[in-house]
Amino acid sequence: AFVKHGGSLVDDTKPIDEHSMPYFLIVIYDEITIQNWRTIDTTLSKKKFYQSLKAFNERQSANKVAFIQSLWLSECLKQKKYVQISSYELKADSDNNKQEDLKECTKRKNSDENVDNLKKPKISEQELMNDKKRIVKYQEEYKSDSDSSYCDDESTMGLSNKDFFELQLYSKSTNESWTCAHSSKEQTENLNEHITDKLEKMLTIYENKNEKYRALGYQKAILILKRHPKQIQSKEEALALPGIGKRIADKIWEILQTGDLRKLDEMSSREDTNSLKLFTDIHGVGPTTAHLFLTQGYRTLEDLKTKANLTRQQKIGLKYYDEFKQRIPRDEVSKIENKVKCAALSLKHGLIVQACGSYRRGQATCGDVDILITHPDRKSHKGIFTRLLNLLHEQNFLTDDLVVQEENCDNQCKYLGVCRLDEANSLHRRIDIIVVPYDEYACALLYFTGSTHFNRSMRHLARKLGLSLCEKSINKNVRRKGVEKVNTGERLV
DNA sequence: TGTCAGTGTTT
DNA sequence: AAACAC
DNA sequence: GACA
Ligand SMILES: O=c1ccn([C@H]2C[C@H](O)[C@@H](COP(=O)(O)OP(=O)(O)OP(=O)(O)O)O2)c(=O)[nH]1
Ligand SMILES: [Mg+2]
Repeated sequence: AFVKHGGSLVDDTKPIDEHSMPYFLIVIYDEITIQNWRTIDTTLSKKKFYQSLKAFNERQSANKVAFIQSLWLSECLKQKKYVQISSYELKADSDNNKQEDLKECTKRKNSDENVDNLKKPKISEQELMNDKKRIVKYQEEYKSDSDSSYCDDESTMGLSNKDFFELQLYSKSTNESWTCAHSSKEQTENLNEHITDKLEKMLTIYENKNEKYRALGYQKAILILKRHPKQIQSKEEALALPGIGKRIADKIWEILQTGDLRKLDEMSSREDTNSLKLFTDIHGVGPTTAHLFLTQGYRTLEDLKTKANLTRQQKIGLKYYDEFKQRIPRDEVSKIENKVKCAALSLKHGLIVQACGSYRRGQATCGDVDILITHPDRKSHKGIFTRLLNLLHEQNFLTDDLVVQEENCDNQCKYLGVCRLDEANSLHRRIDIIVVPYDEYACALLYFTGSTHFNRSMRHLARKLGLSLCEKSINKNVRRKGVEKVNTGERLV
């Protein structure tokens, strides 16, 4: 949770728990947020303590700095809420207390050990900065998108089923508590919208042009900018961010100077760019097909309807073109989730039915509805899939099928289709339903909650660690020949 | 210069 | 095998 | 397009 909120954990090889009690956290915080933290060894001398605290204070003039016993973190975890730091704090301004506290705490660790043999604390300013660079790199690459305020079942207020990493160490100054269920109104706002708006247009243009990895570059830069807590003022400031290189920094500079991006204006004024966008917004039409349509002389959706030969999915995509472009408000997603949940439970008690995707990430509106179904008895999910789809079809809830993947018997099943609530003025919505065995619940939930960037990032990390993560499992020793698997390896989770 | 996620369906 | 989707 |  700390890392997710931009904190950095220096000694990430040592887990923080009761067994590593004799560590302290240095916490940098403002009124609302824990900004930063690090662990330190408690063989810290009084002199070093003052030195480092002073250094911190100078660098972080706007924020407050505190030394806290790691016990505080343990308490937070135990109580599953944000505990006031004050009683765990070592006060710098009260000399006596501090010295005693420090002694008190070091004693726990060193009572039966030889203090002198322990490795010396290292906390020089230089080292802090080095560490910082290393950690920041890690954070930027692997922390989830800023929209990842997890929001499970808002009616159950208890946090008991929340995993630690889902908890947000983010408290309001008035009411200090975990705020896991944020509406998107509270999400940190994008202070660089004027820049990201333009870059996002560049992104879709390159996506539609099939320049996958150039698009990836833009995507990463945009996500970095969106969660950057300050407005970018200069080229250097942009260049300093990981994920932003010279070429995008130049573009940012141009936007800052002139308010425009010549390259973008030039590209988007070309007529084909717009038609390309028009076509790729159809479900089932990608960059290649869109380009093909262009070369065939089609320019409008009407052209496609009458002249082009379309696949089954593309016809459905075209039929609901306008409806699918509308975002779905949260409460409607919740209604749809309920509808499916009721249908599912009527078939079998105890099924877990939850909406994932952008809904579970707390977004105000969603592009589609993603529903995950499993059963804790490890058996009853079998056979549910087809029966559920039949039932929902009978209820005229599902109107069209795009993909029905019945990976026979006990494997994961996937449905991509179209649904509509039985209400006046309700629109047709895209719905994805997956049914998974309970063994694969964890990985499936991780996958289906996303975001896409989060998944790719985490899978990249897994690969670097010699593992392979997918929506079913996490595996070890997967050998590949190109993309082809030679060996599925051993399943770990 | 190589890497950027991993899996499944449709055509 | 390429294109598209999640 | 960015980065190791
Ligand atoms: O290329 C992809 C697309 C999706 N997903 C996962 C993450 C995502 O969160 C989930 C659901 O996909 P969807 O396309 O619905 O994305 P979303 O995050 O729910 O956003 P939207 O609001 O557009 O539905 O599937 C991937 O892993 N890779
Ligand atoms: Mg979705």
